[in-house]
Amino acid sequence: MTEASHNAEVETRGTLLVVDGHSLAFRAFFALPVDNFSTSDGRATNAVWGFATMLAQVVDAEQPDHLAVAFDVKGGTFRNTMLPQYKGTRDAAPEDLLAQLPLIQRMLTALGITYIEKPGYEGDDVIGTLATMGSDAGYRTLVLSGDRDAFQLISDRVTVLYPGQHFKDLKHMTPEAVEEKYHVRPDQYPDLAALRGETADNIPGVPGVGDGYAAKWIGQYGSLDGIIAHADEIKGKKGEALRENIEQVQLNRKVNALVRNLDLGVSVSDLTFGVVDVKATEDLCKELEFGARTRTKMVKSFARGEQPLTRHDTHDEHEPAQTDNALHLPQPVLIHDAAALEQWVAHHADTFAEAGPLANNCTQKGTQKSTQEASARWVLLAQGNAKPGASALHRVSIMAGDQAAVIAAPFDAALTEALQHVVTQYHTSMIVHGYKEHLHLLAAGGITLPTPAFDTKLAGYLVHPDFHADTLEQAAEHFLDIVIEAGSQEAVQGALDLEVEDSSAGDEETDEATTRILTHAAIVAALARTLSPMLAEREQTKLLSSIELPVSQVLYRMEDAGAQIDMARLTALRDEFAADARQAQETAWDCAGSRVNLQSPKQLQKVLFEDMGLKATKRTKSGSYTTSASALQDLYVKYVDDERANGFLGALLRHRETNKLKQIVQTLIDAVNPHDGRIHTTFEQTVAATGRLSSVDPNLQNIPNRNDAGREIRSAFVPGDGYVSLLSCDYSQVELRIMADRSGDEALIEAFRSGADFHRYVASLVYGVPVESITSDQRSHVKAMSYGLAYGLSTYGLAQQLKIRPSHAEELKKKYFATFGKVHDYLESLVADARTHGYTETMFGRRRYFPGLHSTNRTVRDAAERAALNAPIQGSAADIMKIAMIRADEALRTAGVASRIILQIHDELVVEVAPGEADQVRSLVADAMEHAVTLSVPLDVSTGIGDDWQLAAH
DNA sequence: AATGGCCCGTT
DNA sequence: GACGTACGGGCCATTC
Repeated sequence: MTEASHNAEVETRGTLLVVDGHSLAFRAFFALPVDNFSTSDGRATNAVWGFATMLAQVVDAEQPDHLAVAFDVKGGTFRNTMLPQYKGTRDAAPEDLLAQLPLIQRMLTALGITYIEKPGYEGDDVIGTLATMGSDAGYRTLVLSGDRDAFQLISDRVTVLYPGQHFKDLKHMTPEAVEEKYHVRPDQYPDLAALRGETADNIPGVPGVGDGYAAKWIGQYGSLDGIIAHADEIKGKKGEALRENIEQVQLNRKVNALVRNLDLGVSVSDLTFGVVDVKATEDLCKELEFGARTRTKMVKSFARGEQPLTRHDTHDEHEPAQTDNALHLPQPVLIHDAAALEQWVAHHADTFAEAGPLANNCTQKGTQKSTQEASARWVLLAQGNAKPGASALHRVSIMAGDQAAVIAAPFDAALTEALQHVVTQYHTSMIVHGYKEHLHLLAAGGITLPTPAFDTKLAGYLVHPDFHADTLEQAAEHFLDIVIEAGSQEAVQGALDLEVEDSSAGDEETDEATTRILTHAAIVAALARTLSPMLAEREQTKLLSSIELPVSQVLYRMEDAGAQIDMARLTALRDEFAADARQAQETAWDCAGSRVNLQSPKQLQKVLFEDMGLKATKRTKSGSYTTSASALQDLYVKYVDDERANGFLGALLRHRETNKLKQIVQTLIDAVNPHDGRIHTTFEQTVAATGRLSSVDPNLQNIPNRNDAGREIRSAFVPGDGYVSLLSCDYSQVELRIMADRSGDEALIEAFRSGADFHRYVASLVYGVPVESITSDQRSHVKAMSYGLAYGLSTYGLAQQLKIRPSHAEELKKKYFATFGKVHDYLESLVADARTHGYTETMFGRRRYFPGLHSTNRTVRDAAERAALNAPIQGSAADIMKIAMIRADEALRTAGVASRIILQIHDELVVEVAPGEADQVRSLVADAMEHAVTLSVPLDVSTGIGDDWQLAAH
């Protein structure tokens, strides 16, 4: 069959999913506890439920249009005749599992899914045959199996979905993935397995020979036959072992070869599905006592619904009209060397050179100009691991117009240089999705990525800050109204395969990874076309170019640098907290008289409110009695005379605190990169709806700071090699200063300009007494009021926090707003404006939309009002800090110092300081922060420097 | 295995 | 009757 006829069929045929029924049933059975999954009369249902839900998951993700499940049949196969001990360890399949196999098959029948068994053969042979049939007939064929024997079926058309530790993260085993992991081709895999043996199947290999040696020999001699022919040449113990076990290995090889030409009496086109027998499904679910949720999920997943690539009928008049949302996959050219890349780029030079940088004043009416501009740009898309401290570059695609170059690792020096040249020369017309991630990816390949013209990830965030897409497919669905099921590209694959012949150098194959990167590049191009005019229309373009893109660069450097950890200090703290927690637990258990799990709210509820008979007050959202720290504290005071309850509560509170600290420290220990002893967090730039950053893996923005015990953890953050101290710089009361500036309230402005103790000064105004006579209670009450302002707090909330009567809180609030009238008006105006415009804006024009303000539900509306009040204040503070970061980073680099910013905690920057640079760096960073923006009040920055983060506090 | 609820750390 | 923003994340219980 020629390439062309193959391709024509790929276009009309679709995806075939072949499932190893036993493998999936085993997996489900051992993953789910029988105890929790059985009928009231004691029959186990865990394998049935697990099988159905796992299969539904895969079908949802891959969207096959043909599906078959293969099963073994009772009784021996030809393999047992050859190898009596074959699968000896497996024959002990639990009765509980065996009993469920017929139920699984009944379920499949009800769901309209074909299952196949062939007496005398294993399910594996049925799978081998089906995969071969699918591949020959031009289907994209997927084999779901946890059995590695299936790897021999892998080709450019056949991918094995192999479950990892978590079933959810199925590995897509392509020829490339097999070679990466085992260093042999898929067709050589059975040779490797024969040498190594298979413990799971009770098949011994050559003693002492594992994947490594097997692959080495196969590489040397080409195949098992080659190895056997040259067995005498192999030296050492391993060679000896090989020669002694040749017969065994040859037998293994015979047994592990899958039969691929059985007569199953069906053709692939018979294996469609989608017609669910709803009645039968419901009956079976009822019989097995599955819930309604499971029933609906089954029908939803297996009844044929939408095509993989469809348009929604919805349209939103806010959005620019989309005349053409279809994804056009570019024609790919696979590039292997610098010359080919240079030639390709030269050939498309007009596309690269034509468009200039994205103009800042893109507010002109027409979406036309912007659309043209965007389409004249080019997309850079890299794949790999963008984890800070462990980045790797696997593949790069460059898409210009309807053409794309794809370059796969390894990148030699010349190719790297050529790629560097392309991005350096043409970055002002470059589009990326996630500049920060691409900085990591390309840096792993030795390439520095200059600032792009456009970033679809950042643009999407600026346009819809409340929407967060985890994947590019989700972004496409949200912004383009295109549904692309993850991993399913068949609807666009036809075009791809047809093109590759003309444009590729020769015998290249477009594998799954290439298809994926091209699909993604096409999505990014389409996103840019849509988002560029939206960004302009919403006046967010300047934020992208002046704040978000530059700060991405700073964040990349911070993540790359990481924070040095004193591991000895951390383990010592962990042990200390662990000992405290254990002691508290012992005490609590003694008081309770049982070994209650102190980390289980449910168990605690029973002990406290049933066994001990304590009178609970507050409830959780779902109606149960809360065991929150504040509730426990209330009970602790209330039952001061009940020795047993009081003792338990005290110990429980101590355990809560110390155990939490232990857990935080352990998380940090686990996050330390063994290569450099540092923690490389990831700052999320597109998650927080207000414009703030967030920090994950690990979160370094919530390291304890409120009490001494927790604060100790900060002492483990230290300067690394070549550095001598840590500098901490933070804004004092930024949000209040923003309120003072925006409201124009003279009294509050004066309070900041006076330079006095701010809260004391404010208290004296509020209470109308001299500064000297302000009590510490008065000061702290006013302080809480001030901070509560920006959160839209209620008098009730204020009263609770300060443990005062609501009437007292009410009075405080009245006095406060009487003193600072314009602040009150300003806060009201924020909500009012949000109601009229539908959104709030920060000082720099960052928007957040609030549909909830018009909700008829009071709770929803109140929450929206608080958020609308808070967003411009918190968001302006976030903008200011981002500008400060850009300026501080720039100042440090221009000054040529080695000191560098390593952390941001919303209003604080932590800087790692090199020898002799302390004073200079302190002044550079503080200055950048103080002058990030000019307000009607000064922006105060307080600084501290020390041998660790704790000592740098001030 | 996957998910939701609870609780709690920061600003 | 609820009742302060914005987050990330660990652990438990549930699923049937």
